[in-house]
Amino acid sequence: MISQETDTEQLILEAAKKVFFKKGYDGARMQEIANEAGINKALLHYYFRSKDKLFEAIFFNAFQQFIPSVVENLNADISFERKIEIFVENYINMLINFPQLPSFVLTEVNRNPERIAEMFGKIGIIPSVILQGIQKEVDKGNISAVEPKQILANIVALCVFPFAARPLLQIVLTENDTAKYNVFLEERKKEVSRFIINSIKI
Amino acid sequence: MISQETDTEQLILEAAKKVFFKKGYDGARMQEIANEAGINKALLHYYFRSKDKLFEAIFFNAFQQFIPSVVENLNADISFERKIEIFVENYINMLINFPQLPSFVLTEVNRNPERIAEMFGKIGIIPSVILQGIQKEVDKGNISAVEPKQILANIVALCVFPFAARPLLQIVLTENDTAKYNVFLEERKKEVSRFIINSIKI
DNA sequence: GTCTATATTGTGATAGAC
DNA sequence: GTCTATCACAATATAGAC
Repeated sequence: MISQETDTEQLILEAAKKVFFKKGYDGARMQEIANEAGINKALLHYYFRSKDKLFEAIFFNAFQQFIPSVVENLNADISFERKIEIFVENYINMLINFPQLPSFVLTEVNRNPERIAEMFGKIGIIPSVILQGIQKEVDKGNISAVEPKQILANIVALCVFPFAARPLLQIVLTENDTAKYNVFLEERKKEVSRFIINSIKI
Repeated sequence: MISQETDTEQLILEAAKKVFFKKGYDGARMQEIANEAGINKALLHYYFRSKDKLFEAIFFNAFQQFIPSVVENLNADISFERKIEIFVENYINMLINFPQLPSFVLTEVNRNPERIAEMFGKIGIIPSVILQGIQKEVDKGNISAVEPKQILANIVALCVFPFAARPLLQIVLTENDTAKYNVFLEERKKEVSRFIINSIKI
């Protein structure tokens, strides 16, 4: 199934993504998106009826990226520790590629909480599959008897937070040195795995 | 030192806090703040010159709450484990009282990263004191040799994230049931301590 | 499809009476 | 100090020519 999008439509989507990610819905300006795309405002409304509709397109797409597709690992025939290592590494790599994604999603998710329930209907129920996978490991006695909810929250928190709070943490942890903070993020791939695994060892 | 604020000024500050916390700087409207305070727009400009100045007052105050004053615990004569337990419990209790604080601070910190460096100058260097405290424990051989930076990032992430991403996590973890999610947050006080302590045990 | 020009409404800020 | 009325401009959206 090839999604046949015109060049202009694609151009608008990329420009809108850039501006919405940086400024959020309220801060973004249609004029700025038009400039970014090298066209004029009227064309934005021609392709997408309103600012809201344009945003919807961007947000839905971003949301799918935010829940990484890692379900396949859960069924793979590898140890739980290894699954966590792979999950964390993939997750953080994805976030390094889309560093503004967390702050964008968190901002908009708080701005308009109602929208999310609707989103989840379209995307499916990946999270509950993950929770069941963790519970299975507890039942088998492979890990200590902690709430799967808590473990999942911990994994996501440890991966996402350093990106969501980057401007703050970069000052506190690495004297506002961007290169140093990038190293810190790289090191986290191993550190987060280690932290999680240590915390659920029998 | 009694800060002599008029009733009206206090009224405005509370209204502004409410609206800015909910809508963010870009989403907030001076009219809405005026309504919330039961006065008119002109008075807002009489007390605070501009929207920006009013926001500055709110943000600076929120920011001080965001870095809880826990330095005293670092010097107390108790075990490192106990210090972490107290820190986490105080931190999460504070967040339960100001549940919108994380999303507010994260949004604004990403919207205007430049402002933060300046803020830190006014607030002082609490974070570096915490980092040194952790390093001391490593040196004494009380905990495993992990980077203090990573530990601090982990503690803050585990405490803050469930509040910052609440609309999302409440759907994923507790079927969008507010009461259930509050229980989850309560349980986290013990869980986070346990997770951190397990992960740094020798 | 793409543009310029314009309508329409929203919003921060000020003037001036009381 | 507090209000009403209003300014000045910014921003979304549309009309209509090409």
